[in-house]
Amino acid sequence: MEASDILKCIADPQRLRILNLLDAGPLCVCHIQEILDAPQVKISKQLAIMKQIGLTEAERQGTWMVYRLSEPRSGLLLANLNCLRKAECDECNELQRDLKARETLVKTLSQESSDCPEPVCETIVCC
Amino acid sequence: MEASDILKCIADPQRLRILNLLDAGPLCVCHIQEILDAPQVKISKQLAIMKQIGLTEAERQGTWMVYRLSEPRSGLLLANLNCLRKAECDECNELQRDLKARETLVKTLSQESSDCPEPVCETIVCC
DNA sequence: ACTATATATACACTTGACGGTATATACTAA
DNA sequence: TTAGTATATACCGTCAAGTGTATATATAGT
Repeated sequence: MEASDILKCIADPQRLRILNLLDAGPLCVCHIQEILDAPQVKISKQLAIMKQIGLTEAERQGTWMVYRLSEPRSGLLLANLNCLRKAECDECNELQRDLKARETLVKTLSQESSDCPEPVCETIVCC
Repeated sequence: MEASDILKCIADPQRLRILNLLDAGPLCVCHIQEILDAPQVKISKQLAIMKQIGLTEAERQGTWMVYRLSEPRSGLLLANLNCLRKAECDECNELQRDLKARETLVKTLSQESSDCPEPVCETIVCC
């Protein structure tokens, strides 16, 4: 994991949003897609990029692919997330909104538990 | 200063090296050029990019242009520098080497003080 | 005014990232 | 086997970013 590769990932607003979400817990592609309101192919490509440099990893659950941050988590990534979550700027507010959207989505999923792969739900004690 | 603009600056290894140097004190273009062993035009362009988004600012001293980090310094930048200076990777070691090279260069300049614009030398109490 | 030094900019070129469409793959259920 | 859902990949066009060469600008010294 080269530092500049990680930084390039973080420097893309959409990838940053995804990493911010995954830091809160694993998610499958379709849910990221829903929160970011972006086409599936875009999310899938971004995840592939991040998986390739080792920032994330994926595990299949039936038809779902559940993505999570690889352990140990990159210090650079955490440092940036911490900094951005505290800060006051458009992008930072968006990160906060995304986290809230994730909460809401996951709560909804917990009611129709068939739509929620275990690793995702475990993180919020629902299914 | 958009967060992603700053991150894009940091994500480029050469710009990161420049920012790392400037964090230790102001420098003029030719000295950055010497430490990074890169052509003048490249350094000049990189500095222009960083100046444009407000990360750095420049002040003319005779024929020299002395660059420094704008105040207040970007929290994102500082967070990344702190993280990278502690870490153990090729790029991180290079940042350390650059800082040492800066020390050496500035000490040399202090002996032939004509080659050293004041704002640079002030930071190391030489001229 | 002329020369030298330091720096910036204009231009052309190349490369790489990104977006979209279509299609392939993996899995599930009937 | 067929159909449906979730995800990945291939292909292609476009556009931004980086590189190098040449040139322009700003200043200082003579």
